[in-house]
Amino acid sequence: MTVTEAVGERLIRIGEVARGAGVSVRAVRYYEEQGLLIAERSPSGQRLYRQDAVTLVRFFQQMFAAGLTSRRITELLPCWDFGHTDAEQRAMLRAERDRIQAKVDDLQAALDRLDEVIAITDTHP
Amino acid sequence: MTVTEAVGERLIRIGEVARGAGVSVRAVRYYEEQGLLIAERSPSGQRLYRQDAVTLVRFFQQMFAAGLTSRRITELLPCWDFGHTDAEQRAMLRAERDRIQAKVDDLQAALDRLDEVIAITDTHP
DNA sequence: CTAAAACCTGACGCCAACGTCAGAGGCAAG
DNA sequence: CTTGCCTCTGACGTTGGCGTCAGGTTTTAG
Repeated sequence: MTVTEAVGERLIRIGEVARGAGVSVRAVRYYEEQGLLIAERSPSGQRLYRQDAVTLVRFFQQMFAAGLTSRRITELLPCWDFGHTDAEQRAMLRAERDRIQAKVDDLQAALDRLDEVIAITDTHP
Repeated sequence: MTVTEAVGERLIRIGEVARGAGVSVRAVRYYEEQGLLIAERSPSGQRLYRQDAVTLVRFFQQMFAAGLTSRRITELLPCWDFGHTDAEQRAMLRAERDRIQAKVDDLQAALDRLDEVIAITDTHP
């Protein structure tokens, strides 16, 4: 139940994917351009997606927000689609994890500094 | 003791500021371009900074890492240099604070998802 | 005095994730 | 049939924080 899904599944078009995930149609096309989300095509050439494409796009958004590039995501996709992971991929996963953790710490520090200033400016009106 | 500092303070040049803060010379010039860090000039035209410029540049870096633009930082600089803050500035401070907090939450969520995958790929070698 | 190192002012280059526009076809409803 | 919305390809534009190169002046070390 990964790529070869049950037959006769209801397929949706790009607009529905975009609205469902809260992104633009252009963004979804871009993901295909980058090899993140490959779609079937209707006889007339329109893209057709399985419903879980919406979930996948939301996931991409989350990873983008975490600072991963589309290239990195494609390199790590096998870790999701299949359980397959080699040593290199595990190393990349850890590296990204550590990078994000460091970023969280940086943001927290910045947050604390802003809170200091807010406290001061609130008591000194 | 904010802008008008004690006379006879030792002034430093741009390279020392850059090395001290761990950024490039180009970056420091860019900050001036954006109105973040105004320097005095020697008779020959070289930029001269007070030592605390190093601290200031580090602060800029921290704010950049938190996602603030140079424009935003210039708008908020009065909150540091002087204690002066009007209602608009306080609102901006809170808005940035909330944005950063939301970003921290997003990153934490992404981190959790990555940790899930790491746990799975580690138990399924 | 001289050569290296540091500084100066432009000004173009870069990257990633799209936005946006142009021009053309496809699809359900009335 | 045609109106109106959705979709297609292709291609250029945007944004921010610098990198980098060119060509020239200045400061410093020996």
